[in-house]
Amino acid sequence: MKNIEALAYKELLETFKTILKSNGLKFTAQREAILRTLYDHADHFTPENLYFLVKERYPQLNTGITTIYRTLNLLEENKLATSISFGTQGKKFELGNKPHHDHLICTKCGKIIEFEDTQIEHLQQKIAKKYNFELTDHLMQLYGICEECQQNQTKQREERVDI
Amino acid sequence: MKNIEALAYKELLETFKTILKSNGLKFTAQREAILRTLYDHADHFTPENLYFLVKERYPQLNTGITTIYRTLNLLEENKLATSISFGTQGKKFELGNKPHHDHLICTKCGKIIEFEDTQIEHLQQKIAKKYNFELTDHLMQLYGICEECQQNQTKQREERVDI
DNA sequence: CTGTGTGCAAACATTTTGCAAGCAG
DNA sequence: CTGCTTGCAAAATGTTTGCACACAG
Repeated sequence: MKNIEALAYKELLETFKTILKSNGLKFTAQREAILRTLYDHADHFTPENLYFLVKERYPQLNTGITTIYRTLNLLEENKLATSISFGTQGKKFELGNKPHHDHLICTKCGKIIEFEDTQIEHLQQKIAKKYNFELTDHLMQLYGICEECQQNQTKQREERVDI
Repeated sequence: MKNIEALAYKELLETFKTILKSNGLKFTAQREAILRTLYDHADHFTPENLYFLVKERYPQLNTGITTIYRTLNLLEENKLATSISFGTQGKKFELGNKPHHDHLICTKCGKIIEFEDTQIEHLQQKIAKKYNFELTDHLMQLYGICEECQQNQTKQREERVDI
């Protein structure tokens, strides 16, 4: 989905302010610090990750982890962020201003290759529509054995005469 | 169900016993009760759901929730079950004896809809080929907000005007 | 000024672990 | 008999809530 450009911070900030205003909420230094940190790192964060990053970057704000959680939930409710769950290990959040990307994962060596496929994205939208889902995110991971490991496997098989 | 028949219980049970034996583990009444209950309901369960169902059906076993967790993890490790995470709301498990399918997941209420799309499966093969991956498995989960929750959100927003 | 936002500590919900007693093999 | 398995209670983990003070609008 490369058609959509990543939103500039300024736009993002304006969107956020608008959302706050229209919900009777206030724009605070902590909320901006969190948004800014999310934006600059453009990554998947656990609330704890983000907590430490914000603490490091804006120590004078002394932002509590409670505020991190509250702000992340606020952002998610308003579709400025999305999250993916990992069971007991919690959630990871990311800003919702980026195109989707997926992963090919080698189960032997752990190598990860990112890819993008607009056809699949399109089909996903179609499926969501069919079930009247408002799609916010997706997780697609293809597991397999990478080229390199396939070759190593062959070697090992030759060496492993006795099994 | 559809095209591919679900595995018969007997086969499933044999597979389970084999796994137990080959890991030096024991076949117990509780473990069978859990497997059987999962099989008969063919649904997505939280550990708690399953706990009550097993309790209801096999009250004399007095199965603890600890055993439910331990058995579910055992099943998952051995690919007889799969799970989907929901952050604070925990995980949902399903038996892995059904034909391949993917999931649409509502991030508000946790509802899960199963779907199947051969076109996407085909495209995944194509991507794997492009990167010379030998594909063994994949995970595709579409996250979004289901029809019902979209309506509730709208309601809540309307109600929140006067608060 | 009003009422929202904040940090702290305590509460919560889910899952895991330590332990003594119970059973499968 | 041996040692895996169980249920219970307690711990661990990740997240939310109650409260009094702080601060945005």
